[in-house]
Amino acid sequence: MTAEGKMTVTLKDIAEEVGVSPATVSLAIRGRKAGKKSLSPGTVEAVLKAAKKLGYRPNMLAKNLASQSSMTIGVLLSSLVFGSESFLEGVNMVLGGEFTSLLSVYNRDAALERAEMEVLIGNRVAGIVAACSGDPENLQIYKDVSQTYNIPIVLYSRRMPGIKLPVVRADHFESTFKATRALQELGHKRIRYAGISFSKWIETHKLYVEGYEAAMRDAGLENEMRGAVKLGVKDWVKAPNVIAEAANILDTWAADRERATALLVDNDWLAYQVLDECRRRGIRVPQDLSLMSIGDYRFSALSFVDLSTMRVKGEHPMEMMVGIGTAELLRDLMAGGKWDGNDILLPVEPCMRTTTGRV
Amino acid sequence: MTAEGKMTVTLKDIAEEVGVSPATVSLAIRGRKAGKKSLSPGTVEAVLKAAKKLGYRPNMLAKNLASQSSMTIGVLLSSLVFGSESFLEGVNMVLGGEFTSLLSVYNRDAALERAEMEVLIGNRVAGIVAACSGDPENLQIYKDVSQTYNIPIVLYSRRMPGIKLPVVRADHFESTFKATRALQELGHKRIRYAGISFSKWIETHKLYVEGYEAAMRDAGLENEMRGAVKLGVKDWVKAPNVIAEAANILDTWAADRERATALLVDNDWLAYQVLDECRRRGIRVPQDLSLMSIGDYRFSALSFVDLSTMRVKGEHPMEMMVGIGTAELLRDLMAGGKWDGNDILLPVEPCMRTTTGRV
DNA sequence: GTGAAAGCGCTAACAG
DNA sequence: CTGTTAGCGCTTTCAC
Repeated sequence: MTAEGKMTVTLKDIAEEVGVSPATVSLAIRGRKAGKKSLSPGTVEAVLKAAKKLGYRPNMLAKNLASQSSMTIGVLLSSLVFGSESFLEGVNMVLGGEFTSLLSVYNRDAALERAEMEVLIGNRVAGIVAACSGDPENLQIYKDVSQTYNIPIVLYSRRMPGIKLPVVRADHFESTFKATRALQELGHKRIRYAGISFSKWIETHKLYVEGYEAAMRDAGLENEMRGAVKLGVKDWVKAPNVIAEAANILDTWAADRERATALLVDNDWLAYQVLDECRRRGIRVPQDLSLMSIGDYRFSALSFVDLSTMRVKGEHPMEMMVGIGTAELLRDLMAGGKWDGNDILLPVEPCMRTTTGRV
Repeated sequence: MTAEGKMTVTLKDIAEEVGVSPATVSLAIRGRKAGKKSLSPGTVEAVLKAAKKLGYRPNMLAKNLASQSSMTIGVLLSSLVFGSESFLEGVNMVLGGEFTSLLSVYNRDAALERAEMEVLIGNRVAGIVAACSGDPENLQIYKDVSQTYNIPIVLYSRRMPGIKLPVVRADHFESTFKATRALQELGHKRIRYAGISFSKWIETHKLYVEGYEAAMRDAGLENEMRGAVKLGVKDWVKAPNVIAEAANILDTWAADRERATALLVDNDWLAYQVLDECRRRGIRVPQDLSLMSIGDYRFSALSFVDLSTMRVKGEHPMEMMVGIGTAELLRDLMAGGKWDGNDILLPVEPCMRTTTGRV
């Protein structure tokens, strides 16, 4: 559109136009003010004018290559599911201003996870936020990232066994502990927990179970505790599977000689499925069964859902809070900060609505 | 971890190790088989072995700079909301194997949109998928992208006024047209449409209104058509606002001397809010009011929601279908294909559930 | 088959 | 204050 027909205008083009050297243009454009060196206002102005005129656009590839740095961060997700958008928004709120995210998704495939990590390394990202699979096969690449390439990395939701990397997550143990306690306060004694374990490398499920069991023991209810319903390792993201799990959970519940009066499940989406299944089976909630879960998805607050659930304290949904926390830590690390060695556990609190009632 | 303490290993390192030139290593590593030139199997093997041993990782910045190409695509979103994760998954299904996405979000801020586009250009992405704001202020940069930089770009959901760029979207006109018709088939005559217009540059709302009005006219119901409830330009993403809109919609409905028997709204999330508000006001759905919407979010199929809605034909949710379609077109364009000049409109169909009933 | 050399566009000392 | 000189790590003719 401009007079020049040149495809892409470079620093050199500007240099020629203005009659200075490329180096000077480089300095002028980046506003080399603060440092020791400064350019004459006249030159700077001339350069800027020419840049505008020629439609100059810095080539970040060249810039990054030369400066050995980049304004890109890598975001590695295990999958794109409901909640991912919220997590990404959290990350974006904190880091979006300065950095752009390279989004990598490995769909719970450890080999793909490695490949995606290679891409992030290859692009020399300034930092990484990752939901690792935890598969020990991939330990080496996490070591490479943080040790060989010195790329700051923050894990979210779960740790990588074998290497001490900072983790930011909701407090899983407290989630089931407090939820169970909240149910107890409503008079429930026969409380069951049902959760899904994604993979044996991820400790989330274990922490949930521990929190539940601790609360039951504390209340002297170990006799009432038939243990958590153990669900298989599945990709529950796909609706059909979850529906099957909900049916499974209710079958187990119904088969009990002494049916539980309250059921605590893994996450809100699973709770929706259970609610759905209860409706089909004519099980009244909360009269016949109190239902509680973890996550407080936005839907749960709708009056026709009104699900009792655990939420992360703060003004945002759980996933976003985790995204914010993760990004904040990464921001600090990229700025040269040191990690104090402690995982960051976001505090949770119960949010009791109408799917739970007194016994 | 390896014997060498070198921070980062390059082609040259391998070359020295093996005793060949960097150029040869470059060819060997990329498997220069098909072309005219071929390397002796021995060399290739030696190079590969050395690469493995030294832990070589290609520097994509350098590679892209030198080859003037990149395996990165830009994904520009107006905001991260429920559905974004689904769209991204669709894009990832198609392009995820070869490309990595640079994610840019501009939060409906035209200036930010421009800045993010600059970033994508600066990184010399191989292609762009964008949900543009439509703001004419940004026309130039879209021209620059596709004309000056020859970066293939596919718009999703809406077009950019002033420039002919390929658009992939659900068929908005047909959505309300068919929905209205479906309601008519249930015997409804007093049907209202309520939608939200994000910005005056985006034609979605207009198409929705046109589809609705066409269906009403076709059925000779223009007298029953009081026009669509026009809602302001708002960031309805934030729950409080939507709740306010739902109240607004129902206020308008209630104030009508002859109340509509059926209400058609913009999207499922808004429908949930209306459902919520109906429940609070004691309006029975569908006895007092039939409710239908557009989108068929996963949540809508749950038995305790069971929302009648319009869906995109196919096996995936609307957003994912659009993501897939957008990515497929971009893939073709990046492969050198030509756009035939027609927008791609994904066909839609009604999915009648229990929030709608016979009059 | 393989190597030498030039260059992608920019940065970063170090001179002048 | 500004220009020169080297690269950053890889690709890509074009000779040998």
